[in-house]
Amino acid sequence: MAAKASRTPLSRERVLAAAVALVDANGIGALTMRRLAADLGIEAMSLYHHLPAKEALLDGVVETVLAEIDATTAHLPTNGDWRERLRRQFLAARQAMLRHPWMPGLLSTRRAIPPRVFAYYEGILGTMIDAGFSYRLAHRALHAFGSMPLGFVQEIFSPGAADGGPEDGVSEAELAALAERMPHLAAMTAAEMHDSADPTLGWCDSQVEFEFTLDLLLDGLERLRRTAGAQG
Amino acid sequence: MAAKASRTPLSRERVLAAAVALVDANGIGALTMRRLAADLGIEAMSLYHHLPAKEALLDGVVETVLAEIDATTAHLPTNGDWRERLRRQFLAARQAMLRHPWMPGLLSTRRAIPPRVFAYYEGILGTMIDAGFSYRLAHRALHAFGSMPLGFVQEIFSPGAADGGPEDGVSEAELAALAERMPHLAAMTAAEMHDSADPTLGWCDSQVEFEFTLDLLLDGLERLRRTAGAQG
DNA sequence: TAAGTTACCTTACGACGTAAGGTTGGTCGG
DNA sequence: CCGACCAACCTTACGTCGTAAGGTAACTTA
Repeated sequence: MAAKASRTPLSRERVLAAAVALVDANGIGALTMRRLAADLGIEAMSLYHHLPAKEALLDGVVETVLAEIDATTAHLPTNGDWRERLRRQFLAARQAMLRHPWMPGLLSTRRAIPPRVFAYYEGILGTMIDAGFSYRLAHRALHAFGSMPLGFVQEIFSPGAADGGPEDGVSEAELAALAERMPHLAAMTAAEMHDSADPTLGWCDSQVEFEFTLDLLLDGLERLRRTAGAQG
Repeated sequence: MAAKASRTPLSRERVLAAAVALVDANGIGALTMRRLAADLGIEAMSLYHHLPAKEALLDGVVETVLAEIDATTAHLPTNGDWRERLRRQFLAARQAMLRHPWMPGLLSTRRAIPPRVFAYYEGILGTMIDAGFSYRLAHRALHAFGSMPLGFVQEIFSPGAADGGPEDGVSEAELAALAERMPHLAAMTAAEMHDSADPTLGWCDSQVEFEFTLDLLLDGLERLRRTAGAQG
């Protein structure tokens, strides 16, 4: 955005912070070495004194956002049973993740699991083990949570993760034709749309859906935990 | 791969099939206009007589794989309650998706929902409505399923979706050091690794995890369906 | 047979990541 | 004080990408 006139040299951290800001403002497609360098008031090749390659830049961006999530979730209250604790943690992570909607897509392009993720999941696992989970059930639970611990879900029906935001939808006429061949979808949209005047498919309240799915998983796991504990 | 000596002109379908084959064989990063053209025995610019742009090519690749899933799930038996039916369908979709592990990542870069996805979800929605779901609960269920109807889950801990496959992991020494700071993860891996001699993090049986998560969701939704039906 | 259309090709442009090597200005041992 | 060193930044250039512009050759049709 704005060239810096600073005299103190850059650092890896300053570069990564600028990269996050750039992606937040203009999407992941805008993160090029030249553009990032321009934002920092230097030339593209100078970035290579702070980072070995673009892949390392992307790794660093992921790491930066993960640190933000860590900071958000590290100091939450610890009262309540395991469900309340994890629920609080996942919802807090979601608040951080909402500031960086491009993060899920970027994370899924990383070829190695960022070390910080291990530490993060260690904490979640500890919460479940302390609550009496077997390692097996806790393992299954981690898979079932998917990416929810980091605050997002794979959403087929709201591709905000794609660069540049969603395309302008189909026309009114096409939509009517579609609805005719898909009566259930049409009826569902009609029934659920009442609290939003927006006729596009942006009518879903992601927060409500996220919490519903999370509770569905937590309650199901709690049931399994109890039955396993009773018979084991 | 092999240049064609065919005399009949290409078609959009042949181009898309070649693109899918190319990505299956060499990863999404290998799908460039020049490379695809070479595989087809033509020049890059000639592709533009069949497709308007690379984005359209990617859309077409997604559409092709979705059609494959449709074909796989269209003729399944329809006996059983809604849970058995959806379970059968999602697992069949998964079999198709396993042949194209790059598909989730590609799908998440599409800016518009492919029309075929609407039709696919119409069928799932119909199954639930016929089983007595309210539109509201069915709507929540669709969100809870996430991408499971298409046969995949967002897996933080197995980034096979990234191009080029997973990186060679940390060293033995680093892993030991990590384990010391993460006793629960270490214990879980030790407890769960017994049925696989592979000491890397590839020890999770994705099929088992997928089915576990799916049943967790289906059973939870069935309970909600019943209580809603009883009180409503 | 002439005109048009279809399917393919050639050339070229600007953006990308980055290899190779140059230019500063400050630090520090002698 | 000075010359070696080095960190931080710059210049130039290469190969690859998607694709705009326009050419050519073969087949179709009036």
